[in-house]
Amino acid sequence: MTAPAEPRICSIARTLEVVGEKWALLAVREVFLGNRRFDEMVRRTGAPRDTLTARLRTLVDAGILQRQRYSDRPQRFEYHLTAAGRDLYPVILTLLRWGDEHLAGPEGPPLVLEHACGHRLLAEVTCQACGEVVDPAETTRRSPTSS
Amino acid sequence: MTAPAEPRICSIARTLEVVGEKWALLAVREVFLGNRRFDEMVRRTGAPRDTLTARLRTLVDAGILQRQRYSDRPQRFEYHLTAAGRDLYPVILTLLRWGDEHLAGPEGPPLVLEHACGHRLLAEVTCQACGEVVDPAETTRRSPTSS
DNA sequence: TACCGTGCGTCCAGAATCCGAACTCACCCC
DNA sequence: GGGGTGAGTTCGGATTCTGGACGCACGGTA
Repeated sequence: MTAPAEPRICSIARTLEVVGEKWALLAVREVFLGNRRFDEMVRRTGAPRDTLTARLRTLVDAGILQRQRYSDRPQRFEYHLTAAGRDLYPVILTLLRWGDEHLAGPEGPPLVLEHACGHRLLAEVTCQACGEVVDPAETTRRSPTSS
Repeated sequence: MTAPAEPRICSIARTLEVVGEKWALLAVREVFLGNRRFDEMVRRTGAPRDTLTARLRTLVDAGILQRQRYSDRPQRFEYHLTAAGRDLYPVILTLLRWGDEHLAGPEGPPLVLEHACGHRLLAEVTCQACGEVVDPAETTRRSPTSS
């Protein structure tokens, strides 16, 4: 008999369900960069208009973006980040950082972020409790209160 | 005349090209959790065997995983993280954290990580230069040395 | 009034992917 | 020989993605 499938119940999986479709995070990136209108997003992400329409809908439904009317006639909408959407910033940042480190061409990373401190933004994940940089080797998992 | 498409050259986009396909990050998650064999991954991710085969190949080609033989006859392989793969830990962590915060049911987050410091791991992105927690409102972008 | 441009989509048909179930192949153990 | 396991491959059908063309409501301008 073959072992039964036991897909993990997992926040990573759940998050990817919402945000893991192609173009979804690029749409969010554009909003972070201040491009809130449909055509601009199409232009700067390269996504097919159709697909972007679908993605934006998913993101709005998931409570990551908010559709705001900025013109009545004709009806025109902008996409704004909700609080949940803003919380995706660390995800975007860590993706950016990984790409900068592992996929940058010889001309260096294409999009450079500056932190308010004046330096180039170098993002790292730290443990909120002790403040130390997180090393996978130093984490263990615990079963949740298995109710 | 319609404005020309100008997809951003962007590390986020590049990273997603490699790691943004469905199941890719879940496969990486499994390796982080210590499940290095094909059948285990199929079981715990829920991905179709077919798709997982393709994903693993992509990840190996991208230098994120490494295929190591652990038995000669029959030939059997395990997937291990490379240095680049280990660098994906922050991405996984921030996804996990977002899901914990925004998609957890009433029974709390399903998979709890503990940091070596003894506390529940609470990952946050900080600026490496000044040590402060990164707030999107406090970052600006600079064009790279436009060579 | 007629025409042009723009913003924001929708429609369509074909291509690419994904899916689950069944199959293969090479072993090992009894 | 019979059963079990690990690691895929094969298959046809279901979804999803894609790009290009089209629709519609305007606003400007002539």
